[in-house]
Amino acid sequence: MIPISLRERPAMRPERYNVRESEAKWRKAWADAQIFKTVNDDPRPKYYVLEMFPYPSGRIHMGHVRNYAMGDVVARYRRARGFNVLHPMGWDAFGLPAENAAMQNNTSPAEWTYANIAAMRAQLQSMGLSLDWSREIATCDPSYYKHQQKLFLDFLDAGLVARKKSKVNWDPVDQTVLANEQVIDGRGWRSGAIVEQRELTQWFLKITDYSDDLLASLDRLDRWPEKVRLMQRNWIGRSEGLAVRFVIDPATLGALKGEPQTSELDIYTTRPDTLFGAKFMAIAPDHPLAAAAAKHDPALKAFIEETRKLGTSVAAIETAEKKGYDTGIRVAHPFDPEWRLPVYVANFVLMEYGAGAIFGCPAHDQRDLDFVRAYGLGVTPVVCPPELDPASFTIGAKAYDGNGVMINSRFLDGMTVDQAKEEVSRRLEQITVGGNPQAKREINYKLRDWGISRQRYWGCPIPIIHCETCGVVPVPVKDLPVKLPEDVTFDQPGNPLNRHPTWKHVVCPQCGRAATRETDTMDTFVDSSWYFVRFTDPHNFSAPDDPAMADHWLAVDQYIGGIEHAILHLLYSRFFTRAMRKCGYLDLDEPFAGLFTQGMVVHETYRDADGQWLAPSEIRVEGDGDRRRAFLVEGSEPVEIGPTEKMSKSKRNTIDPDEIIATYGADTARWFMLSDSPPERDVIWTEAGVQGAYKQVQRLWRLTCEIERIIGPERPAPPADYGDEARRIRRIAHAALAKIEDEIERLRFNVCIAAIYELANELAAAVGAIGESPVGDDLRAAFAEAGDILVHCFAPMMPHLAEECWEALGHKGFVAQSSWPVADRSLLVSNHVTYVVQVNGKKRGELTIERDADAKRIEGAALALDAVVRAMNDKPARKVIIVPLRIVNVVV
RNA sequence: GCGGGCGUGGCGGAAUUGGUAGACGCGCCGGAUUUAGGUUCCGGUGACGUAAGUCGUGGGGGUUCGAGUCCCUCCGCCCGCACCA
Repeated sequence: MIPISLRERPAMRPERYNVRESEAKWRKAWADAQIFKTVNDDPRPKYYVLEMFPYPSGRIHMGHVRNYAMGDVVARYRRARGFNVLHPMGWDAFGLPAENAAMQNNTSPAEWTYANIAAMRAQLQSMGLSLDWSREIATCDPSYYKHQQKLFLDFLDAGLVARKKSKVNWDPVDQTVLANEQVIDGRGWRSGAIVEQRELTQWFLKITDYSDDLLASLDRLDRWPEKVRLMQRNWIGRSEGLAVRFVIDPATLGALKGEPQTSELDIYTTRPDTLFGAKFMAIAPDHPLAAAAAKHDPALKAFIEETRKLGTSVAAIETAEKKGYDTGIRVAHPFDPEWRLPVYVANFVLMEYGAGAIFGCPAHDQRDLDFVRAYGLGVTPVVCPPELDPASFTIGAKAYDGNGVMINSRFLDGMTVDQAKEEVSRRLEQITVGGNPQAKREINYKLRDWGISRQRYWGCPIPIIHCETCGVVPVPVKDLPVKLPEDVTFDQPGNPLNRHPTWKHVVCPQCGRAATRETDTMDTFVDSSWYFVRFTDPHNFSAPDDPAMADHWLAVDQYIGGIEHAILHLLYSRFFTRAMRKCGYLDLDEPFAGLFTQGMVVHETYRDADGQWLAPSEIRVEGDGDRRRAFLVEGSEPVEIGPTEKMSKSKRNTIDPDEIIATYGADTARWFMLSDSPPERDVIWTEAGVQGAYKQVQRLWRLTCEIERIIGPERPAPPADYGDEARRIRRIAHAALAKIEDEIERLRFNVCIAAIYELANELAAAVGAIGESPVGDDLRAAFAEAGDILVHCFAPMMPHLAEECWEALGHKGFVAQSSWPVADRSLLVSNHVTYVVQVNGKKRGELTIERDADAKRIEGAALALDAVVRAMNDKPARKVIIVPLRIVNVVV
């Protein structure tokens, strides 16, 4: 698989480009010249390109290679286009794996983390990324989290922090609290343990203060993928509706034996117009009324238990039947005191949303319809679709949730849905029950406040002191950072900060009495919610940022990362930006002007006869297509070729970037990661793909050497006149340049690379055509220009090779520092154009004609073409359509 | 269940956004160079057909002078989700 011959015989091919030597040489040259160091007060327009910073797991993977290769193309391209580019790198360095490693290897999380950072930094540096390493930050460093603690205190002052008792998801293995979104299928996202519900006092950031703003601003993020915006929109989940108080018939409350003392059932609805179609009330299994009723009703208690077991997983919910339990409680219809509605506990009503209770209108909600079909509660349609006859309109298996005319609804009859919603809201607002209006218009959000407390050691300490006398006291700013103690042990579960002998014991800054520190640390999403700000002034000792610098560099012009952060990281960062603005740290609303989410790197999977996963290096493949078979590297034991999946350690289908770079070089790895698939889609790692990329490295090098041979030792001055061939070469080069430019700007790297291949193919053919014959100055000049253009075009993807070629073409200095050539688009316009000639929409021929030929001449020439005459078959042309510069269509 | 996306040669994918379908790469076939293999170079490669040509972008229908692209409908695959009242 690995081309051994390349390693063994370089000396026999002296013209071969020595990847390893050259790459190391240029990386050192860039570093020595510090050409990627960004200064803040550069007068050129700024461009901030950022890739999501990695967690320092210890080794980079191919996903990183792809992500950072993309960002580096953008950075190098923008630099060449005259921008002052900020392209920094850092480490998302807090988090659980460091504690697990500490437990297993008896090291400290800090030691483990910093060793990983050193290893990964070296790996990233071997990729030849144009990063400003002088701005490197690690979120676990006190010089970073000190400022995060300051931000927390500022947010506290600004009223953006809340301390609430709340039911939390407790992960019994990790012994920590998880956010709702960190609970997947009822299990912790890291530990996989079944999550329990516990009541704890937690710190929250009030992201819901910005619900509306975070939602509305999405419309302005026009350089974000629509998919991500939609996901955030759904996550925020705004709905306009009506909160309605239903009066409970006291006679039906007897079973509750006076507890709770309630006379009303509050519900929330977005469809008040359907109130006359109501057939039942449904409350969530964990609704207080349900709990109260269950106290005296073992069957109900059992039912609630059963629904709990259902869990929250999508699969379970999908297959679950709509089930309910009649509590015996009855409420009065708001518009008809005689009309009684039964109150059910239902498995499809969520306590967390709205009021945890609804009224069910089966005709116009599928869930409600399914429910009444099971319990025989009847269906009355109240909205009749337009153009259907109300008298005969009935509901079958499907609820109708569209617009229409109100029917069977007393005073609403004849209204539209919107009018009916308004009328019901207006009337109920005016009815008073027990001194309050019966209904209130309400806007609800699914978004909830962000709980940031984590019962962990390896995170940013929350700078708070608990005093028995003074209560919750912020740590004075002068005492920041609250540093993590280094002498901690991980020999037992739970938070080491909590059991540390001295760390948490302090005196209260207010009263001087003995007090204790907050031992919770912050969710690591806090760390990554402002690192892009810190990069603008990374070594500021006294403050999180310099507002002038932050405002100069932000927003990030191009942010690149995985789709898995579509909601949490990006939403939290958007919130943080608003919170920091409120506290005066910057003056902008959106942190990321352009967002790109790249696809994964995937690879085939292999298993042996026992079903054990095998690494790609342990197998060999023979044949192709349907005859493709895999065997163990040694021997003939067959291996099963499994589906192509995301590279993962567990399936052993990973490829180590280190090995690829050592064998083929960084340029090959980068090129391949960009060439084969559209960047937003998954790319399949194949050996053939890497080798193809490697071949291209060598081919571009040879081509450059050939071009250099034609140019000769002296570069000719541009001549006054170019001959036909020289003009042709210039046209090819400039056409390619224009296309490549467009494609890089649209981040369509695979198409861009295809255009580079095309240019190289054309130039190679032109070089071949010349052979050993003498070459005029005009042609030499054209080749010199084309060679420069070629090198510039692939320089963002294969920067090392580009430097070597740039030097071979006789240039001093770095191509990485030279300006992008200007595409002369006027060269692309020739005075002849080629029309495609169709007859009845079918291509029959081509017509090359003067650019300025008029319609009559084009029509005449087109109709005279042999193939056109033949296809017309003596029939007269009924119509001739001419699209200027493109196509002629003859209709017969 | 809801929402979103996708479907193009043997494979990955292009297609100026309604105007030459299959760019470019991989693979495959043939040739040259080479002691041989590999490398490198040249040519060919959607299907059917000797050819003129016919067919062809998941299936069916429609709009249009013209559809991979727009509309309707069906099928298949992928992703997201919180039954959101």
